[in-house]
Amino acid sequence: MVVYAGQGDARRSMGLLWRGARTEDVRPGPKPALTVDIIVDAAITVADSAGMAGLSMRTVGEQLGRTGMALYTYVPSKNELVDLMYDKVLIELPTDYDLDAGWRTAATAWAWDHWAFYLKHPWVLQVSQARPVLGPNEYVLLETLLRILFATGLPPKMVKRLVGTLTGFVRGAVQVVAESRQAPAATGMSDDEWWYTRSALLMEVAGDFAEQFPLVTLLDSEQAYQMEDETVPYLEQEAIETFTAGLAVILDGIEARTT
Amino acid sequence: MVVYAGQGDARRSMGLLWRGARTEDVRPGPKPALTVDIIVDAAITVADSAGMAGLSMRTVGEQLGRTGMALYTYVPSKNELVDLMYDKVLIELPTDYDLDAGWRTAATAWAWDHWAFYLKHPWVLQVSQARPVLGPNEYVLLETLLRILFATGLPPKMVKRLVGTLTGFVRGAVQVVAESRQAPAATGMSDDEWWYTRSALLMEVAGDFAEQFPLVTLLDSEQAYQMEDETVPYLEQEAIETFTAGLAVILDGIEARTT
DNA sequence: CGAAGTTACTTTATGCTGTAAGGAGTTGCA
DNA sequence: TGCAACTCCTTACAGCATAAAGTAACTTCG
Repeated sequence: MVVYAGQGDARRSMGLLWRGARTEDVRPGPKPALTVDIIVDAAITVADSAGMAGLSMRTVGEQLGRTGMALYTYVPSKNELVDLMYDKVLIELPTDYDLDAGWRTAATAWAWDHWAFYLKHPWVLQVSQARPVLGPNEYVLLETLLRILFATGLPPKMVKRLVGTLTGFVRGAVQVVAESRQAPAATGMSDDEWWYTRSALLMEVAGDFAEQFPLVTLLDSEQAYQMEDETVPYLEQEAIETFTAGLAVILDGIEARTT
Repeated sequence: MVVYAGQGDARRSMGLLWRGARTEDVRPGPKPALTVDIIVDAAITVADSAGMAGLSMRTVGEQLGRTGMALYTYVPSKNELVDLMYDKVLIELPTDYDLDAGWRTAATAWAWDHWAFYLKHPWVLQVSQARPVLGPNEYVLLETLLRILFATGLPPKMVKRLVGTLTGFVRGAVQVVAESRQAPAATGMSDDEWWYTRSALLMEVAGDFAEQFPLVTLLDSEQAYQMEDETVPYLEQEAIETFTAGLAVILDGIEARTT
């Protein structure tokens, strides 16, 4: 299920995202042993290892030796927590791309950095993009990409559209790999194993496959399961090639507009 | 949460997907009042109106005047049901693209048909793409796109990679709109309203926004909330423009490789 | 015809989920 | 010394997928 940005009190939610120096005013009651940051870090740890499916208020609480309910003292809901996780984890992405070698080199590096980032934190792909969290780091990221794209010399309107195209492309491409890595844990079967089993069954169940789908058959016979690097699953090799080629095609398209 | 392909008995699952003529052998016990097809149709109806979040065994069962458990007589698990829904709904996509006007015209039509399809059935975007369902209609779809792309004259290897690029791009681009349409129902606030509220809060909370993010500010001031068509939300207008421009860029990139 | 076996569907139960409600214990200030 | 505010806990509820067992309908076998 897709997680939406918090609908609670917008002011509180924005305050949490852009929270500055800790308000150190003395207050009654026991000293809080946790902080929002500690909770967000714990939640990211949980999501990194157990995926979005394994992220629950209880699991995060237990990670910190608390109950799930304890978190509600610091964070209004799970949605807000996810927003905070999302914005916080974005810090890991680089922001200083050298434009001396040209915008294309920078854009390529940018794309691969995002690829690696999403594979490290696959759950990020499941945070809704429709309603940007509007956190500080998301804007840092956007500013970074804009700097690269403005270097093309294209008009702002075009740049704006390319932002969506590029981020959408990267997310779409990496999603295939991210999900294929999460899936085995859920099914107890490696991705390649799964493919092999299903393919065999397919031929058994759909007898006239080759006649019904000649082009698919042609493509499969072209390079059927030639493992170039046995340490990387076949599906991932393909995804990497698709990503590389797709990126080149898009950048070619952009380049054609700059001249 | 992303829904994975069923891990249960692979043979049964493939049998369901490629199920041919009904096995009309007489069997003991009460006559089944439902069929797999009826259940899948009901599930699609539920998902179309209530989204993937509203799709539960109970809701589908109730749609048919049964309990949720009744479905388990026909379908081994919810995962398998989703697989069946996915493959069945794909029938709606066109398959006969005229190539007389060139592959580019066909590819553009293909992309927009997919755009419309995903907006009609947004839940499809939440079915995992890592492990193709391997149902018959998915192959019909693939064959259709291959027919268009082979018309470019590019080598099979390249065609294979473009498939991923194009489908990934369409999914990524439409996802923004799909989620923005689902979200208001969840938050009781229109998307544009939401944006307006958050933007105002942003300026309040991050005082030096303009200095910190000059390029973002430049882009926003360029065409800030000029509603060209008031019936279509601003975010969607932008998404459509992004989709159009991105598609053109990709097709340009492909075209450059054909000459 | 009656018993046995098979099947459709229901009810009940288990262990998850987010989070509302209320209570216990701690602390600062009047 | 009270009181209010605060953290954190326990309990509770509705909803989720689905396992297990029960009921009723139907076919087949003796």
